[in-house]
Amino acid sequence: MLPTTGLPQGAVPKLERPGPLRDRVYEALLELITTRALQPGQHLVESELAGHLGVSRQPVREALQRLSTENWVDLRPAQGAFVHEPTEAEADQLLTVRTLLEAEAARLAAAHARAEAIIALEELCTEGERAVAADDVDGAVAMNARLHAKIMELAGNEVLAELAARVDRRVRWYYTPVARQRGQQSWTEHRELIAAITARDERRATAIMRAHTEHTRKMYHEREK
Amino acid sequence: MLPTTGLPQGAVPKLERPGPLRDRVYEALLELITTRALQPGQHLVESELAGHLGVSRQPVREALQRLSTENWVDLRPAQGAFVHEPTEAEADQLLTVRTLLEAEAARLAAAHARAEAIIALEELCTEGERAVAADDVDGAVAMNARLHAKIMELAGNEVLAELAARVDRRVRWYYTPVARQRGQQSWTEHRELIAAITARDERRATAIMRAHTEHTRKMYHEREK
DNA sequence: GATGTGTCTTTTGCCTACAGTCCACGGCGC
DNA sequence: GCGCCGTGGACTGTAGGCAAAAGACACATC
Repeated sequence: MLPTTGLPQGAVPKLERPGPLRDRVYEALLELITTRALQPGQHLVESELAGHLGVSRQPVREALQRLSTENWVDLRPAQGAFVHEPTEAEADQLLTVRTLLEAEAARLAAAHARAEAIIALEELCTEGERAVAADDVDGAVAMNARLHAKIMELAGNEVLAELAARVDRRVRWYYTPVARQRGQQSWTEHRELIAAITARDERRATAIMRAHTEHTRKMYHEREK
Repeated sequence: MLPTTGLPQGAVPKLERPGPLRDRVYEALLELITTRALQPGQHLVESELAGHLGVSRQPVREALQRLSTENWVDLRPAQGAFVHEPTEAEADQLLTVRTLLEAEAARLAAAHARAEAIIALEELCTEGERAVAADDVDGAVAMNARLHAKIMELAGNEVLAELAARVDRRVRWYYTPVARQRGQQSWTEHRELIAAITARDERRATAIMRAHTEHTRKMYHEREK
């Protein structure tokens, strides 16, 4: 166990490495897009972004490529990158897929969940409810994301998790205005879901998760009017 | 209808545009990977590939980035790209997701399908059976892909289609040896599936598609022994 | 003989530079 | 005045080049 140095485990502060520049650019741009700082349809000029971020065009290009494969930007050949414009139809389809993935995750979680995992879920749920009670909207949204992530983790399917993470992030982008509104009801549904998982009731877990995400869809369409 | 030029429709050979170089490199590499010309775990050196393809390193880099987002290669920082090594667990998870996506597609197709679409499906099915009868394995595999693609098209969910296409391609990579074996049974299942879609029976279509892809999983595991 | 160290090579990460392409604007003919 | 063509600017696509990091190997040391 490398005892030769005699240094305690945490003595070396791990020498924080900034990581590849392209990844940081990617995250920066994604942040700018999701926060609406870069608006849908906007033309993203490589040299501009590069100058603004203090890097060269190359990392920016690579970040844009990646963003385009995940449909955050549309990359028209010889014309550049444009922030993707959400469509009504697309939002709907995306939500359908999300429902599908989350429901399957719930089913798998119900099939595999152990006692300690369920305790963790309930803790997350409690914290979420506390955030709602305190009118901490950002906190509630964050806890919601963590709860869903935990369920996905319990499902134990990494491929599914990766897909769901991507879809989820985009859904959140489309539905940010909506997500903030439905605080209260969402968490009572979460309780039911955890109960179903605890009971190992796969069918009920699936059904609840389906209904849960479908509610989001309804709220979106009601808001349209 | 633009009669000013007086040229017949097909006179201009569409001015074949090669398209961005990175895309062609991407497709070339993907082809090399799926055909096992580049073996799993192999270290892909940018300058080598660039020289071999007759282009500079930049398009190769961009292609590799894209391949890495789709998990065809693993991109270790400061170390380069390595062809992804399939795992037993991963193959299983991937197939689970595929089952999920295809089953949903079948359900949606059953919900939306029109008469003319069903005719198209049956034609594809007939052609597939003919290929099997003629021992045309490659043809049968191709028709299989087209049939599934058609069903996905009928589902009318582009987001779902895109995801399924990616998952499918990787599944095919993992399961190529298997796919060639199960010719006959596969097509009788297809017939049943079309029947269910024709009858607008969403539940039956889902169930059949589930069973259909699950059979693939079984064959894979039997082959292991 | 085993271990640690220094150097050397290879390969990536990033930057800069040049060529090709598309769009917009203005002039020209009708 | 209206439409078409040519020209200019801006941006992307691609290439080449340099510095830094990671791995390999030989050598010195214990």
